[in-house]
Amino acid sequence: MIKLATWNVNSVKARLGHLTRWLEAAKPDIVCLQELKCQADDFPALEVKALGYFAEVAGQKSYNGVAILSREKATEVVRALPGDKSDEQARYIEATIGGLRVASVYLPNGNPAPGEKFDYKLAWMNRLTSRAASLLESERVFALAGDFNVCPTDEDVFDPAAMAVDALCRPESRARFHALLNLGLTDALRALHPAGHLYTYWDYQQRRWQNGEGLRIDHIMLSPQAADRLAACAVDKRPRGEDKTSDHTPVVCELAF
DNA sequence: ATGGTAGCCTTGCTA
Repeated sequence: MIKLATWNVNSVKARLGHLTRWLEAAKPDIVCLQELKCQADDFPALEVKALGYFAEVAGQKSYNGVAILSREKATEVVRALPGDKSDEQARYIEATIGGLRVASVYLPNGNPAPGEKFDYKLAWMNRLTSRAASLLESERVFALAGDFNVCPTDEDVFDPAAMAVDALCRPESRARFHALLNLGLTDALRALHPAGHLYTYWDYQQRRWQNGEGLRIDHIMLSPQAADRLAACAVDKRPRGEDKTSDHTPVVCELAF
């Protein structure tokens, strides 16, 4: 069984204690991290190595930054999303661990919409869809896991009316998320929990966590052959309840390999 | 009432 997780940690340096505690408790095999907010050289590689994890990092000063932690060493590492060589934001890393191709993705937020940032988000999503299509063509078994900054449906939003014009919920964003589903990818959490509110993010402001007012924006998207192996998937809410924690919490799935 | 929180290491930007 492979335990695969994704977590937007909102600064890996500020959250090193949260991360190491969670790794020790949850014991995942592969972890996709987002919003490291540091350069690759500043990633706490020794600390995660001490817990038995290799780390592959695409870093950036202050903003963005993604990584893949794995018990088995990753190979064939790609540190950028294909399709725009002028894109310097560290939002994508892809690698092979065992027989599984894994990508840690940090999609642009896209607010305010409309505007340049929204245009960048939509273009980035088009590139992600192209990449997923290429991986499918190559018949790779793969997972795209990360902060997609998209609430796929109103069920994934505590206040759909208030969020309707937000870049996370706008129809252009949702259409591109659904394009991934139309390619044949499976939203792992919804595959096993089709109905009901499930959240992975609660804003720091306005007591959203305490009030249970969140969004589901962190997803694990599986290729058909990976989805055939899907045995379990859940949101691990415990880390969100800790002091000085990330505004996101991990999503974890188990694949029967 | 255009706030409120958090992390960056700028004195504002991003989320």
